[in-house]
Amino acid sequence: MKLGEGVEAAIHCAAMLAGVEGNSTMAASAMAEAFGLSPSYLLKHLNMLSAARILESVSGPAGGYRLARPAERISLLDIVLAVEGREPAFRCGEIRRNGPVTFDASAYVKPCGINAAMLKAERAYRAALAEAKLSDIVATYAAEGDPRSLAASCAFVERHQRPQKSSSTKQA
Amino acid sequence: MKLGEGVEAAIHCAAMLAGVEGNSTMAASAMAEAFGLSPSYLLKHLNMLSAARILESVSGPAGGYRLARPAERISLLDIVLAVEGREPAFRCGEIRRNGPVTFDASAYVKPCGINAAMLKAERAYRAALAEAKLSDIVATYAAEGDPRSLAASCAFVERHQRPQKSSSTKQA
DNA sequence: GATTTTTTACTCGGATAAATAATGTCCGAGTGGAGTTGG
DNA sequence: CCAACTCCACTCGGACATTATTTATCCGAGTAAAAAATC
Repeated sequence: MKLGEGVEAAIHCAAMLAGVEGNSTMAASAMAEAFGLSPSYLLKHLNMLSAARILESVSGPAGGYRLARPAERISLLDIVLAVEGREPAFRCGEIRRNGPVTFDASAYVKPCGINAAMLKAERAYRAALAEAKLSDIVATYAAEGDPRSLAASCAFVERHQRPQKSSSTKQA
Repeated sequence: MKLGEGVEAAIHCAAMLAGVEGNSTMAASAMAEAFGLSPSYLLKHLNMLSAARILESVSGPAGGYRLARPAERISLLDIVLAVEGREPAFRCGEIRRNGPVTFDASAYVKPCGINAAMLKAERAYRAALAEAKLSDIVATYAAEGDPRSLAASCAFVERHQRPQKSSSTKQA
């Protein structure tokens, strides 16, 4: 019952990427600097987010990462599952069958009650995470966060985001 | 996001101990045999349950483990926390402070919104586990489990439980 | 001066070590019962 | 025959290796921009 350290980094980075405008991108090195993380290691987690279609990556000198869809459609569950894996935390090893006396498979057609209870709790966990959208995180931070920290974050994003020329950058 | 393998063993053993009568005990070696587990390793988890006041241990030739309180008052949450530790799965490292620009502590009096969202989800998880009592697990197994497996389990408990003489064994 | 080509610097991506936690095993302290011996 | 003592086998408890997972790092493939050469 312990989440990897990369989950926190992934969510913070996703929240920061929610602040970039249009289809601009932000380099992983910039985000690593913003949170005092190892650039090489952060790449690994960001790569997992790309593989899960949560982020998009752009190579090249002006490349970086950007959200693959609006922040309203990204939940914390998406990020957690992408980083930690989609399989449930409780894995039923069916140890009830490992006893000295063994029955045929017909005795175990009913699922293990313990497994059912654990999975039910985990569904509640995931449902709560699915409700928490990335846009809510950002909005709460903008509303209740410290003004100084907020201004610094916005300035940081403004300074490090790199516009892309491929699509329309919507700048007048 | 992965629970240790010992959680499953701990819950199964607790459910089996719920079937012993009065203040009788059952040796760890018997439970290890019942589930095909390593006896030495199972001891470790059972010891954690004793330390958490969920089980009671009796030393000596006729010793073993028994529930420290009725199964109605033991929840799956108690067992999971005893085995996996009480600290939350998501540990906020406060990486928001590790950026290049640092403010004084007054900028971080508000808790991290990401941490709050993760802890909220975990509270839902724990609430669901707290609702699941050990007696419910046993009752469901008795009602819906396979009759053969149920009979074998009861016979196993009847064969391996060891009455204690210290208190009244309530046998006429 | 404009265009094409080449170079270059910067990005992500995956393969590779070190550190940490989980897993599995072993031996020792303690205890109640059985066997033995003396009364 | 009964009681006390001794011995012993069985229990849990914690300390010690082994394996798996997580964490951290490095180097290579690819790419778009910039610089240089040519028309």
